[in-house]
Amino acid sequence: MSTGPTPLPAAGRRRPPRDEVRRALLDAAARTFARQGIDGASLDDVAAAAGFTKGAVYSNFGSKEGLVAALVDDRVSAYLDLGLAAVDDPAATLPERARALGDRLTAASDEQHDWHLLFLQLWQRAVRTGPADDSFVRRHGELRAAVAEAVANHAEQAGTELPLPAASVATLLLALSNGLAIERMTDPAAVPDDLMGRVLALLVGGGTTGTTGGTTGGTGPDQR
Amino acid sequence: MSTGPTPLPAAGRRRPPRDEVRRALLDAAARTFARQGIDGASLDDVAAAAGFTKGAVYSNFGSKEGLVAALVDDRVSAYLDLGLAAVDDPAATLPERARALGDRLTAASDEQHDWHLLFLQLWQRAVRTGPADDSFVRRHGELRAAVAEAVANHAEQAGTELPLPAASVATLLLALSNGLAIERMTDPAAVPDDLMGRVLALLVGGGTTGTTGGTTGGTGPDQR
DNA sequence: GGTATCGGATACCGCTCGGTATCCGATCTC
DNA sequence: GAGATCGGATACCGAGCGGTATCCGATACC
Repeated sequence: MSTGPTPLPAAGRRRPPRDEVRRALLDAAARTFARQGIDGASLDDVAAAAGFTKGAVYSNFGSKEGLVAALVDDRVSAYLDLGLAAVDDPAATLPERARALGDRLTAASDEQHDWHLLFLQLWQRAVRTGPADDSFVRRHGELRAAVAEAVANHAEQAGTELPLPAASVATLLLALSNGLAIERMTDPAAVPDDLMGRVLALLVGGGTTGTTGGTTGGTGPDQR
Repeated sequence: MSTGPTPLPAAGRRRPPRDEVRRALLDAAARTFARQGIDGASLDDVAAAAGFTKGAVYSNFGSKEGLVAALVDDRVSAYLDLGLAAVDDPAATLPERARALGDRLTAASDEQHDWHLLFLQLWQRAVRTGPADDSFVRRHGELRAAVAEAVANHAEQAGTELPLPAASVATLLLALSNGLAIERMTDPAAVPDDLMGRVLALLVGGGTTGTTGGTTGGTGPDQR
């Protein structure tokens, strides 16, 4: 039930390409760090999960700190792309896009599970090391700014007036993404699948949207 | 020679009462664990922060795990009481209570700062050890249930119909508390002081603006 | 006031981890 | 095809940690 009999390159003799080793190590690090904690997981654990030994880690990343930094770079970018892609469907209305984004962010796949676990560890690390010289805080700020811009654009296109500034909506969106993930992992029953989407709809002025339909229902509350 | 000036009870010769030592150790543990991480902080660190040595910890809590468990018991209860107290003002309207609770939970004191840092560590621990036999998850569930009941009661008293089920509102409240704390610690400027209160007001049907009684008259700089 | 007891201090142990030096075999170059 | 090179494997080290056994002095008890 693990990832298979032999993770990747087997103990075999072939030499895998450089990028392949890097990828395998990064993926294994994401999984292992998420599950055991960055402090709790040893480099031996990470390397073994990828089918290598500690030497491969030091050869590719120089140190544990280097591995973590590479992970930030790799994962935060991926998360940003994922979120923006979900919002960038120009055919939907604003509340629809809000719901789509919510569903996307709430999608309870193991991938998301691990991501949030990892995210919180990276965030704690960033807070502890102080506000200076930290790539995680910077990346996170970029993500928030991008979301804010997307929200503002969509609101303008839809002709809707937001009940809150776009920047605040972006902050709330990120906060809800993390906060609801926490609640969901603690008790899945406490977080309905559509909760995120409904709240986002409220935040962008969707009112009491009970509409669980896909597209704008016949009972469209606000067409003019 | 002089063992050096020790922080709290001095190297003095008096013997402090039992509960006093326990309290000092718990407080020191909360601070130290929050700042360095539960895994990152050694028992020597914790004991030293309280002005004692490791022996005091083992005498009082038996193990590091025992110390953590005692901390859960001590802190989660305190947090629950704080939240409920903020909501239990029977003189206020529902949105007002929502705002009061939001302000209370957002209050950016160092105490709250450490609390959220500690909370997330305890939560991660609970998620990792599996859903079984964990007091933290159970306590958290009690907290959520209590909040849900308070929300439902207040809504009924106020004659307001909630746009979401009370249980969902409770979940959102906890999620926002954690999520916004995270955003705030990452970038304080991104989370206005009144954001939590305004969102809570939205969640309980408080309409679009934060008019909760004597606040802004509503002739804000709104244009179309 | 002499003794028993309790509880924190001290010394110590085994283990794990990050990091380093080194080895060795597969790939690359000519 | 023979040597150069690169990169992961292996062996090893020192530090720091949780945990334990023991000590010792201040309080409690009669």
